[in-house]
Amino acid sequence: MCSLNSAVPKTRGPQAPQRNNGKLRVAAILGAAAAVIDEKGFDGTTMAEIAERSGTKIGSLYRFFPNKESVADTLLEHGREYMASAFDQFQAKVHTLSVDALADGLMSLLCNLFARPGYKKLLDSGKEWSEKREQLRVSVLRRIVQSLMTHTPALARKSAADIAVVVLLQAKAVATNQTLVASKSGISTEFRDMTRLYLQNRLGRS
Amino acid sequence: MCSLNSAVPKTRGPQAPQRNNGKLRVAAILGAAAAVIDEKGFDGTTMAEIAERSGTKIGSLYRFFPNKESVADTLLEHGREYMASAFDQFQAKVHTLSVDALADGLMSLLCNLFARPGYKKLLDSGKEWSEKREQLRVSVLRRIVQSLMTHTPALARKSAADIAVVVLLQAKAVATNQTLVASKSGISTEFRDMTRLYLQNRLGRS
Amino acid sequence: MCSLNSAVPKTRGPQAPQRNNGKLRVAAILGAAAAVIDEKGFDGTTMAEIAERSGTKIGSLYRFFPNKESVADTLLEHGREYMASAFDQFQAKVHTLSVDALADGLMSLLCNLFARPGYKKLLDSGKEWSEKREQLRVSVLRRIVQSLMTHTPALARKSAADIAVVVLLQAKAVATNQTLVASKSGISTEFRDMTRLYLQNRLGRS
Amino acid sequence: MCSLNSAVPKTRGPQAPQRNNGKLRVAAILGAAAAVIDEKGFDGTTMAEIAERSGTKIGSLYRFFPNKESVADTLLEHGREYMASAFDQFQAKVHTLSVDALADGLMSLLCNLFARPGYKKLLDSGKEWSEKREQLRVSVLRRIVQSLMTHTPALARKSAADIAVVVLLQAKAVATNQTLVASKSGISTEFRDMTRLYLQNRLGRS
DNA sequence: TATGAATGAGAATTCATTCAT
DNA sequence: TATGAATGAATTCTCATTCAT
Repeated sequence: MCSLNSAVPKTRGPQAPQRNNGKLRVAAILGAAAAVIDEKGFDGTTMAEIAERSGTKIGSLYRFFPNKESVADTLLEHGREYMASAFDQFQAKVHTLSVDALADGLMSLLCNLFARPGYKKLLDSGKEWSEKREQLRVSVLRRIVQSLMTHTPALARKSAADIAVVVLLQAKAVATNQTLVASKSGISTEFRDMTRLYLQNRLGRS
Repeated sequence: MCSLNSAVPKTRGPQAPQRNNGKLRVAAILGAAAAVIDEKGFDGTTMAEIAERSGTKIGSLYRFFPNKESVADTLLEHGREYMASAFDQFQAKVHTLSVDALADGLMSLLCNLFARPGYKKLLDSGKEWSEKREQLRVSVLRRIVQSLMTHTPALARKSAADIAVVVLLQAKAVATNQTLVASKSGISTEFRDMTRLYLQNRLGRS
Repeated sequence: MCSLNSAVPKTRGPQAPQRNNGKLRVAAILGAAAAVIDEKGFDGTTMAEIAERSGTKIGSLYRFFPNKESVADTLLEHGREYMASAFDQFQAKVHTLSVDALADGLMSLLCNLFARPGYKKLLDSGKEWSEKREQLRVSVLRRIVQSLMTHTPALARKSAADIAVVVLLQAKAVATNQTLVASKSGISTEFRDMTRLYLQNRLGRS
Repeated sequence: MCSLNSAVPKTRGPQAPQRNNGKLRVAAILGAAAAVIDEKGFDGTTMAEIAERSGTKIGSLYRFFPNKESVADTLLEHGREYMASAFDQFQAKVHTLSVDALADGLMSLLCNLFARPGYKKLLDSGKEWSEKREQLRVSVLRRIVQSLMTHTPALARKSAADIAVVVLLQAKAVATNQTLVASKSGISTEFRDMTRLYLQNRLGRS
């Protein structure tokens, strides 16, 4: 999903003097961090492992990220940017969609966020310290509300807010299920259908 | 699961605190552990804090639980027992329930599990090592399937399995929301309604 | 001066299971810490070296002292207690002393403080964070003032305060000289005489 | 002492900042270093902060000073040069001075040294490695002796040496006090008077 | 049996110094 | 020549677990 295992050949040595571009290095680090967090959770992730997996030395890692938390923060920030642009695109066509398509669209949008390595772990209950997490949450909810009200202008803002929370958690449930069983079995379909039923009921069959 | 010595020596030893028989002590430990895990997550929980909060000495704690993992395992095991007995009761009246009541009943049953201190953290914690967690999951799913099929015998087992997963994750979403926003707003109602719509559609209006 | 190199035989091994008495261990640690600080200053002192020199393992060191600063604080606190009792004794006979004897007595009292390993380094300009250092300073100054006014009741309090600062810094100068040249040469005598001249002039020849 | 390339290329290079000839750059670095050392002590000072505060890039800093120690050494060396020239001036008029004026003059001379940013920290820093520090000390003592003997030729060389040490430490005490209490109160006066009393006694009232 | 001191393998983070560009 | 990214050893501090008393 994100640019992990991009550059940084495993074979150590003087070969390929790393392109000075810090961007690449940072991307590699974030990719590695996301992967490790995905596997072991934030607490279970060590800076040393992030460094190793990204082919970075620990000292260099700290040149880019002043501490462990900042790695998570950056990941979250990127997630927010990702969602912002995804929603921008979605927003453009929302008014053309049926309720079902709206439901599917929102779910797929949100699932993409949770599908990014590490995000589920990061967004899950842990660590109350991160304001970035809350920022992401709020920003996403706002965008869902926007989409809902664009689609069904008659909707009360309060209702839209409630529905947004429900849809967001619903998406997390889907994403959880996806990693959990890796079985795209019928369950994703079930969730999709449930969300459809719910939105049809709440928005009316437009 | 844990090596609690149920054999309490008749001869009252000189130590006062030794008095409480193992069960009480274990209960205190588990309660403290659940509370700490709830606050800080499993990784953020230290054996020392569990000991302190439960009024146990660290040495004693290790006589009841051989290691940190076993505390979580026992907690999970207790959750399983709790759910088993809760489902036993529920099962007895399932066939008398409307679809709506079935939906509400299942949700409330499952939410009670996630509402137990520490369980949410424990259940989506990174730790893949815990087979107890999987056991709990499987056992709960089985019970949901059982309830569904008791209620609607015509339901295909495969469908029931899918629905069970959906309901379980749905309950987790509700529980997440409850801690998140302190269950204010009508969001719990939204979830309840969504689950009702879903089960009505899947089970038919019985 | 302080209880360093007390117990803790250098020869490692299972011999002599350390007397459970934490006091001994703490004393060994503080002694080692004082010695290292004396040699390398507070910043140059590592917890690892304190541990090693005191025959303590790093983990144990942190059981007694939660962080590096607390080692210094404890040292300073001990210094304060030491000075308090030394001044108590001195105070009892102050009124019987000639000005010269008062001067000599104060200098010797204060030099004993600075002569304690590590204290000069600790009290020198470094680290503004330590309130303990200020406490020690203030408490010593108060005691000097007390002695001066007991000896010469006519002395204005303001003058006494000024003199106290001078005497304290004077003592530090003597102590600095002592470590500096290890030559008890005539210099200590010079300082003693200078302090005598000064007090004679300020207190009058009593 | 430091490898400042006094040979500035005539050809103006493309880089703008390269412009300032080595001397200016070195002065900026030393000024920044002195300031940081004054605040945080030598150990607490980082090369990075020196570079930043002096507007130098870390790489350049290392072209002027091969290592951190050399920065301190150069500072000390400059202090020595400063004292040398100050004493040259003083020496010219020593024979015209009263004892009191001699005392005041020496104290003010020496206090100026300790008043230079960073010098107090540098001079009582733990670091035994610095021969420069000892050189400065010895050179200053020699100059004090010279002044004393010029003023009072009858003085025994041995006595002069002792007195010099005393005067030097005395000056440090004054300087310490100045930073300590911002030179409020009459303490500086007390010190001045004490030094006068001392020299009057030792040199005789000339 | 109960206790809490002892242990030591890490984990996060820093910084002097080097060197390729 | 100037730059700043890269390095990695060193440092502070933590905590699960053991074991002597």
